[in-house]
Amino acid sequence: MSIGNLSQLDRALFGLRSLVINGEFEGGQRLPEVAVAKQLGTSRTPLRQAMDRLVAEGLLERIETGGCRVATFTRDDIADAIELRGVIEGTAARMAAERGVSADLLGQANDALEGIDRALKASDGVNFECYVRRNAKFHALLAKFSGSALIRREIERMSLLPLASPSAFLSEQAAIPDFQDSLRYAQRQHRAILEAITNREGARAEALVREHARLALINFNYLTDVQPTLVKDVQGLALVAST
Amino acid sequence: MSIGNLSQLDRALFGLRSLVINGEFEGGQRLPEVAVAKQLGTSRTPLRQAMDRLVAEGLLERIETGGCRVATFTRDDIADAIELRGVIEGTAARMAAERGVSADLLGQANDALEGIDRALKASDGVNFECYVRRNAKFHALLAKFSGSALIRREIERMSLLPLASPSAFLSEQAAIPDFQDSLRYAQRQHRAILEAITNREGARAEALVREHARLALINFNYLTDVQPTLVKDVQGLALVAST
DNA sequence: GATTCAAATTCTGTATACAATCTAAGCTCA
DNA sequence: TGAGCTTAGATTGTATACAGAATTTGAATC
Repeated sequence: MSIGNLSQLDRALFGLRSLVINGEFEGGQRLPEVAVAKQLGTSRTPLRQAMDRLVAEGLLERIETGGCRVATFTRDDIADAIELRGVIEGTAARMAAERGVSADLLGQANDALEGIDRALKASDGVNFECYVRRNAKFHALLAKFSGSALIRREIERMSLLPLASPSAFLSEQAAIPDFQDSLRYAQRQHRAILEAITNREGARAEALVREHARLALINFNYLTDVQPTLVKDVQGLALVAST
Repeated sequence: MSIGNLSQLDRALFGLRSLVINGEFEGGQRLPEVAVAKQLGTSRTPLRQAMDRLVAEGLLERIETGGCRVATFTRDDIADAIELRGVIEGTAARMAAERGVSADLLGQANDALEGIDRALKASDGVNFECYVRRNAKFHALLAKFSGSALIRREIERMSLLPLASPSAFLSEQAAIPDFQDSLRYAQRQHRAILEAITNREGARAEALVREHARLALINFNYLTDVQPTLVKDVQGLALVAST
């Protein structure tokens, strides 16, 4: 069932997702199952399962007459995906404030934020890799705070969409001073979010998280409009219609 | 590929979903693929695809050691699902208000609401079947109003969850006077929602839709607490832990 | 040169065979 | 009697064969 502790399905899933996100296929063209299966070193059965999953994720779309093609996204699609991720994360934050969060979990979130503080004060500018890791940790905790497995699952789901995850645009802009300012602003929002949850201020927590998510959209626009040379390095951006 | 214009996958999907929702399987027990495939009159291949989809929908869950089991839901799960559906529908309404909706679409929504008015004023109490159809139409239009395919898809997705759809509890309580009052209240909310969207009042539209969704939770509680004799007729309720 | 039709090829949807894994029953031993 | 091991049966994950549908190619006609 497994090669190197990884099922054929997982190999096909990771492999195909990576190929799609990196723009290895022409947008709009059908993915031929036999050829792709051979390319991934597996058979059609697990590949088709993987395709089904990527269709559910929104990365592929079904063709009426059979098979799948790579989905393409407009800038509006990206904006809506980010907005919706913010809305659901915001709901998690509101629920956390309304229902209360254990001191232990709040402590873990605080630890993550202190880690981000340290990353921001590194001697050589910003410790980027550390920032991304702690940021992901904080957002994962936020989802957990809701106390709802359903909410957590849906946030994870939204974050799978290309360019909608909290870390989508954090990898490529490290050296840009404007962007380091943006990170400091994001961290102040993190602090405010945690304070609102701690104080049981549901509406404030929700509004803050929504606004926080919109940073991703700002980064997206900055990247495409001001720094188009970096665009080719961002995973998933190949799927966005170039208009 | 098809029998009666329906693929084997569709047959397996509809058949299995129906079996699960009607509580034909013990919760927590593994679904044996061969037996279920035979029961549905298809082979394992399309059945496994159907199972994958139902896992994505949340109706089934994977077992670590292989296979799937029927998911079980707590009352809190149902409440969270309804709340999240309301949140996403609310976002659709807010976006509709912010971005504007064509007169044609607004007219269609108005038609649906007039249909509900007529259903509520039927000579023999309430024309129930008509109410449900128009209600579903109105909610579908609301999703469309957002102008975002992503939002519409996610609303449809949430409405697939058992007991989270706008029509989940509308089928069984027709004869109860209390419940007919609830329908009239819901219709007043429909009117207010449409008015808010027409007036470009985003925050009002969002809040109204969220509150409107919570009617489903009220109906759910009413059904289980006050009218438990009707419980066995509601699709999907077999999946809710009885505690 | 463009268009339409037909044949051939490619491709998907489905069924099934096989092997690796998991489950459970039965047996042994303390 | 109960716990642990062994083996047999059952079940899943994967590969592949096959049939039918879709697409493309090529030829013939206008």
